Amino acid sequence: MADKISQAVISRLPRYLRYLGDLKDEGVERISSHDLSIRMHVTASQIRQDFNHFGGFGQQGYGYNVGYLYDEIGKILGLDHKHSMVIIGAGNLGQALANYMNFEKRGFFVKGIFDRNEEVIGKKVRNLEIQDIANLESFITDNQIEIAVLTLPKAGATEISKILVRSGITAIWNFAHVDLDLPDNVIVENVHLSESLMKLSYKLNRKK
Amino acid sequence: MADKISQAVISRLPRYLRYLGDLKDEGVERISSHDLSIRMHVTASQIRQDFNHFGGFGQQGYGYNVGYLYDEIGKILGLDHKHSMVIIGAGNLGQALANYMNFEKRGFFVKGIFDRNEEVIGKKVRNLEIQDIANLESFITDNQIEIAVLTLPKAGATEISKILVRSGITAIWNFAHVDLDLPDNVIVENVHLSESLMKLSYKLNRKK
DNA sequence: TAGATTGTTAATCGATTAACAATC
DNA sequence: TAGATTGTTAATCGATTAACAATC
Repeated sequence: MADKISQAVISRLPRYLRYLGDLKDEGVERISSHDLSIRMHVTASQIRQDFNHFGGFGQQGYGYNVGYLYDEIGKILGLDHKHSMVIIGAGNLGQALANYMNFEKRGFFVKGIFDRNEEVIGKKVRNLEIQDIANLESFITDNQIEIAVLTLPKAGATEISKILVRSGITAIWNFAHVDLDLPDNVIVENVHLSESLMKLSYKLNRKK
Repeated sequence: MADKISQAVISRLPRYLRYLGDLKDEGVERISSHDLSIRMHVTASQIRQDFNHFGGFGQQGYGYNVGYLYDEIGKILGLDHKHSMVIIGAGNLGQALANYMNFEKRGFFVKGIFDRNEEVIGKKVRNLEIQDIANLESFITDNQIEIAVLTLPKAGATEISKILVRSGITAIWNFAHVDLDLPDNVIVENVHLSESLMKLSYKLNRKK
């Protein structure tokens, strides 16, 4: 188990977690792959295959224990640890993410927010003062930041990514509309909003 | 051509468009699938297969004309038309999207922004006054809005989606962390930020 | 024990890559 | 014409679904 798990499987894990969380809230203690498959509109076979990539979480004749499965998937997703982040780019999107409380519930803490624009430096977002991007490198090392959130225009993003690599960042959550060129040991996860909107637009176009 | 094009192909189109735009900006007039494959870190075979789903855009012995291909992919993605949107939920994320100028460049115009919270109704975001969500239904019909952007908590999202369906909305860009249950003729595109962050966290966990 | 449901192997389906004939 | 590169068919690879033996 846990050898080479496909991107497709990983992408489904957060959705499983969400449905299991809902089931927990409803007070459901156990569920079969079949019943879950009906709720989630996927096949029971896929559910069992997916879970078995990580070991046997179920029990024959019984199904899966909701609470246990929820916890196990949470662990697989690393939600049993705290993660520290910095946000780089204190524009609307950066501030929106800084203010989004739900990340903290999952263990993701915003420790700093940075911008290069002097006009916003010093202003407060939530409980954090926007810092000069010049302090970024030392801040990351001193505070052992794992994740950098890039919410700035593409030109800046490419430039900053070099600083991030130098400062030993582990992962980048990239909202800039550019493919960052990073060493293999730095993890990237892209959120390209305009690409998502274009996909919507494609389907819209298709319809007619 | 254009029969049943897989989700995988569609997801790649916006990225092609981006690279072609960059090439145009660099003044490159033509490119072969081979050269493009090197830039984009994909196979030339995939590029040719992808484009040929929509008809022959290239020419043997020459390659692809950058400007022409850019325009054609733009058309496939529906970027040759204007699209009107409303944003529902004037929180940080909703405001960030309302302020994001780049969507307009692609033809996506925010015509209205709505919230149920009385404290924010009447406030201005960019050039738009936040409206009471009670006006939503008539606004959509009167202004022939195509796309509704859902940037509100999950409970509200499910509720509002019913109003949207009733008002004849065509597409929903859903940022709420919930799977909306909609009729087949309503298009949905989900952006689940917390799921993206969990994927990042998985990879982080994996590394250790 | 009998019934239910998993874990897992085998079959199918779809997507990606390779190869090459068509053609500019 | 010769060279380059597409469009397209065939081969491979991987992911999903089906089937069923193991077992709680």
